[in-house]
Amino acid sequence: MAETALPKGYEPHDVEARWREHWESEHTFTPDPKAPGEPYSIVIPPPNVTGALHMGHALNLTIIDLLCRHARQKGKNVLWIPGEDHAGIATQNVVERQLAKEGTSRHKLGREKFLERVWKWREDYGNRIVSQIKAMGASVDWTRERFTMDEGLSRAVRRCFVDLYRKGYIYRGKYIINWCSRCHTALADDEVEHQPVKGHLWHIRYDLEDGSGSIVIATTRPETILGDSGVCVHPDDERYKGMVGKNVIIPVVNRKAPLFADKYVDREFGTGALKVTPCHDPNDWMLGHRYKLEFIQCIDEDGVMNENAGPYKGMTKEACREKIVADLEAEGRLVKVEDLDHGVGHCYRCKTVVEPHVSEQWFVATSKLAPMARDAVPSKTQIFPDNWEKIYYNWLDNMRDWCISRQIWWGHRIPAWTCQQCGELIVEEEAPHACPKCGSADLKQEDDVLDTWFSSALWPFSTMGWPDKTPELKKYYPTSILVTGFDILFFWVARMMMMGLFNMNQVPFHHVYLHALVRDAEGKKMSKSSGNVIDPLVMIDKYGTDALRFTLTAFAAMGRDIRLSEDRIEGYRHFVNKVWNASRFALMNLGDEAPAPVAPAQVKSLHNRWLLHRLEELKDEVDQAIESYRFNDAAQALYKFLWNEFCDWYLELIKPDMREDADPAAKAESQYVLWLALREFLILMHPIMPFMTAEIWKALPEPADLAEPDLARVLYPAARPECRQPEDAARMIFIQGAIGAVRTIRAELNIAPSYKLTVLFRPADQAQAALLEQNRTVITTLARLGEMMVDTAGEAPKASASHVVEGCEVIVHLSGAVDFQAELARLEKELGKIAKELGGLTAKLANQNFVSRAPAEIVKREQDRVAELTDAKEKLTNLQARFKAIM
RNA sequence: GGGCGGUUAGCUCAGUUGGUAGAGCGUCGGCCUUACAAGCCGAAUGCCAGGUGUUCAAGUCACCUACUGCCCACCA
Repeated sequence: MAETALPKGYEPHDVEARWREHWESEHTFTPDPKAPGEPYSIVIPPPNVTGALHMGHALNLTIIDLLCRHARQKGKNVLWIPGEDHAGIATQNVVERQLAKEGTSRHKLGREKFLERVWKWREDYGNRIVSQIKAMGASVDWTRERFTMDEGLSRAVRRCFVDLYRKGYIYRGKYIINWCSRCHTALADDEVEHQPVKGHLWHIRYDLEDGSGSIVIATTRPETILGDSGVCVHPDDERYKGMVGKNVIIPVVNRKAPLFADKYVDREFGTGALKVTPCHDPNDWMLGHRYKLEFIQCIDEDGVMNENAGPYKGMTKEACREKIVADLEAEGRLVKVEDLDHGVGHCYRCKTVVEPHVSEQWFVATSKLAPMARDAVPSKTQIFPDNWEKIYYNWLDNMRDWCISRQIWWGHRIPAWTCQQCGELIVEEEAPHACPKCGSADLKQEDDVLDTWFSSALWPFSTMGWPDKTPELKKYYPTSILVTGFDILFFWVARMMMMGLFNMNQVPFHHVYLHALVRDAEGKKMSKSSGNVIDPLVMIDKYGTDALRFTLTAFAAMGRDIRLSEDRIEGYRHFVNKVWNASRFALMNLGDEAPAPVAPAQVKSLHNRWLLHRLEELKDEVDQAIESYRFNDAAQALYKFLWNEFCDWYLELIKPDMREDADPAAKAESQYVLWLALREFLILMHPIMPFMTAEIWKALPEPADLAEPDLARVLYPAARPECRQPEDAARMIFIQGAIGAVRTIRAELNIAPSYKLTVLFRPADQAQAALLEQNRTVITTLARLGEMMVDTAGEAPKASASHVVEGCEVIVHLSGAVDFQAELARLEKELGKIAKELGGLTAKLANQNFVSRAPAEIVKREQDRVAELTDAKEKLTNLQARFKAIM
């Protein structure tokens, strides 16, 4: 397979394109539900058709993809369903804007023509998001791609609606809802964003009907006075005790209305007297019903004052406010104007101020569905990180019924018809031909469509073919895990829970992983308006997908927001490059065929035994990190292994073995371990960096019985417990320490790297002596020694620099050219460090409580450390004295 | 008003059962050592926001304070 060596530089674009095409044409990620293997399934959080890929998607796709690829490696039967959301209001708005540019509008086009335009839009732009998902390397099954408005899903929506309706979970009624006068539709409570607005609090005097006085109310919205039908005070408010039960005269309109008392009123706020406008405030709506007040609507659907506004009719609500305040002032009723910062609801799609508005709408009685969704957590569905549980509960416990009708055209039209003859309401999955009550064929379908989240709520099972009984549902439902941003916990996750339980009688997923929001370097939310967006596609273009994916994974610590900046991606691109170059080096030193295996027990050299040991640890570490959703730990473990161990040490350590004149047995052994380590590293790295690892894999020689050219199909490497040799790891640390000691001396005394040093090692014991002898070549090479002596009784020359490593004295011979003062300073510094640590430890061990209460192994460890430090101190002091003698 | 999080090296952040701290970028010194200068070798830098408590031992657990984000909520 290794017919071509890897090119010198990694070219992400070509490599990525090739693998993407390969995986798609080979249907690598299309699973068979009838195949064995424990099911592992995930549905994509469907991006809006109108949208473009942003960093949030990139993070989401990276995490899901790494989970899926990892699950495949563990032999699971993995299904990841892709798709897009029709995003009702958002999409309709975009298309309407386009129409406006063309000088037309949806009303001019009519419903049918308008919908054609939206579908055309979906055709043009739905592909864009799809190609962007592909660019991320997402291992989704494109043969099962779904769209929330496709025929199958529309059928699921109708079925669910009818079921809910027949069981009494859906009702229609006149209620006060949130109304966006720009989008011209109702909004659900959570589609309203509250933003602080600098407003005013107007204090206005209302006269009592009997002429006995007046009461001053405070309001932020004087224009709604026209719809007032009462004034309310707190029952215990002494100021108004005598007035309760009388009538007031509403100014401007001169209407009589009751003054009543209810505990709802906050005595501290304003004047403690509240004007009640049942049609234009949700709380007043509630009071209006409780006290059977008049319901007077004075603002229409466009935000314009209507006939109930008398002289103000035809004004916008803003204009009306100004006029009415002026009029009240002229009448002397305006007592005071205060500045007031308060939260005002805005449409989450177009940012228009949302108006409470009374109209006929459809609702889901979520209050009846919420308890089961609540009870399923955490027993059936577990949320990660679990602090979101509380927030989930809190939301479900306080949820009001869900307004699901929208007065727009793009969406699932509500499957309800009204008989124009007898008024009968018919709710059916398919269009009825005649009224079941009177037989008339004159039926009119509901104009409204359903809230986008209604279809999204069915996504985990509608994508699998529900309401049909499909093999997919049987195998893959409930899904294994839902991965999404916490910002849609309520919008989406909670509703899927309710709908999954209602329709399937089972939770939609076993786990929910809520990942962070990606913010900019300053911690601000990325948005087009702030101009701080880092476009993942631009990053992919500049640094490659693998670099972006690795960066996102490395920053995906649970429960924290990610602050992303470009130089971090650039930084990790260096790592991608490092992997590439290390692989090139390995391939250069491997033949065209896979090296012959060497049994673990037969592996002789320390560096090979050490690396095999570390490889075992790494396999465990990465596996456990991914399974417990600690993605950053997985990335970090791989990073450190590859760079700080494999590259910085191992590749250097085997260089002597790879020389022409090296011992053939040693060379064969190192080639095998090198091959094995790279091979398994690539597998472990693949879920995070799919493209590059696949490319290197293809070039890696494989024995015939293992040959699998596509890394995406390779299983996770099995453990080799016999390779776990902690003693070898300890030995390696000693060798590294010995080499490091020489390097430090060289650097700090400013000795040229090319100068071959003469070094005497005075080992602490026989074992160390043997270890040093066995690794003579390695030490000589890496420390760049001319002569290396190992002698317990060796005589240190006076002109020498020294260091102690685990009791072994490292004595570097110095020639006359070096800076003796520098060595003296170095020794002083070293002894200072030792003294400081020793001081702390001695005090600790002198503490009886510590010695008696701490676990024996901890005490032992500290005692050993003291012994080692004392020894090092003594040796260094002696060497220092010797050294001083020549100065 | 309620809830959740953050405060660790110059900057941005890691740190799962409590045992005196790590990475990336940046800084300083030295290297073109035949995989990689997007690199190599070495170095510096932290009373882990402040306080109290639990403990032999606290960045890690509990409580309090300060600052700082975010979410929810019907104060007009």
